[in-house]
Amino acid sequence: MALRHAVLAALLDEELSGYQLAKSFDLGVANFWYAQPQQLYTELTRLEKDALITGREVVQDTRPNKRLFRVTDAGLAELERFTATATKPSFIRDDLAVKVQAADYVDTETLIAQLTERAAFARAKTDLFGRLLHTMRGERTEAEFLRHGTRIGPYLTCLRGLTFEQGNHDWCEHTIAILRDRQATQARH
Amino acid sequence: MALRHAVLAALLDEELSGYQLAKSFDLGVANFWYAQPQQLYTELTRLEKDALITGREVVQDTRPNKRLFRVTDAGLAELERFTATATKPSFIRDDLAVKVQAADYVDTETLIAQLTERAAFARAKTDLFGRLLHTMRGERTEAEFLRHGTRIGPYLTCLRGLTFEQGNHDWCEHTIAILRDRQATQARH
DNA sequence: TCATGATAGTCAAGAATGTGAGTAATCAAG
DNA sequence: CTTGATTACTCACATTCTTGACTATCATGA
Repeated sequence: MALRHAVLAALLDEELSGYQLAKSFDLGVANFWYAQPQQLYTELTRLEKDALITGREVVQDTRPNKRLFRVTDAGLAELERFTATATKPSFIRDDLAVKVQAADYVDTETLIAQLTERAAFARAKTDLFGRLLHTMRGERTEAEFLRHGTRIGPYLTCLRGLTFEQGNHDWCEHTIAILRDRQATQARH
Repeated sequence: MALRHAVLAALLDEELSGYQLAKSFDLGVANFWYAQPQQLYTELTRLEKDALITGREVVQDTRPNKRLFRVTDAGLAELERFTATATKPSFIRDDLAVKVQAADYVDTETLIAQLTERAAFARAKTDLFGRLLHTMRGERTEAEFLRHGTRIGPYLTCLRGLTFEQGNHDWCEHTIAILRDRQATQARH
């Protein structure tokens, strides 16, 4: 009862195929939810069966045929209903945080390597989100767009994704600095 | 293969019962992972079977007896091994973000109510994390503690939790302001 | 020409997670 | 003296998620 609404929300703006949807979920463009491609195909099938979305076959010459989905009125109503239900607290599951939690018991170099990798990943995402935001607002300033734009939902969630990834990046860099500093301090004894 | 390491990492500092562990996971003190109580009991049983933790029965007069668990050497080795494996990207699943994504299609007042609730929740968590950080560092400054403290893992993850919840709070407030502003703008037509 | 990689999926099995109920004792408040 | 909250769990079912394997076609580069 959770992925369904994420998929519905993602299909509000454009007709997408399962494959395209999978891309955006997998790459984290839909930064408010995480899902694997296979889940999306399954969910799309279910959503169509429940008439919350409709699919249409698009025949392609150079590519395999695909099915594009869009939200139906029933789907919109379902989203409306969902919005009115109690919101569960957001949850994070992060392997890296588990590793940092154990920082004093595990190899520092290994940990720093993981943090470095995550920092780079987070940087890539902030760049991506920055570009996405720019594309969405076009020539307008952010304030202008948010005040008068016709579709601000994706912009707002992308803003959250941006600061989240900035937070990840800064935290990784900070943690690396701390660990390095302690290494240096301890080496002197 | 994921919850197990989170549990191991949480048990590094103190012997805990399943119930205590459940509390800390549920309240988000272990802010790097989210899990329900029942999952933890199951996982503790499994971890003990695999000899990564050991439990001891504590007989209590006024309360039901409990079992306290601590990490074994094999458990430490497992954490070490885990740290060296590739880190999966952190994932977020947030009902509220899904609702905001659909902002232009759902009732604004309903959405604002949810955002207000989340903002309050996030504020409560930042307060909690702030107190936890203070408890951990004691009389020392943060820089002092992070440089010379003996156990900094939980402090570092708590720092991430703090900025994450601050981010949530600010985003909620900002989003509310935007939505209110648009309401006012549109009311004029 | 051969191997990748991208597009566009499907299927099935098994692991992980979530939900709800049930047990049982003590303590504090009304 | 009864209700509700807290401590301390256990069991079982259902749903969800993950993993891996599989099918195709076309485009690109070596």
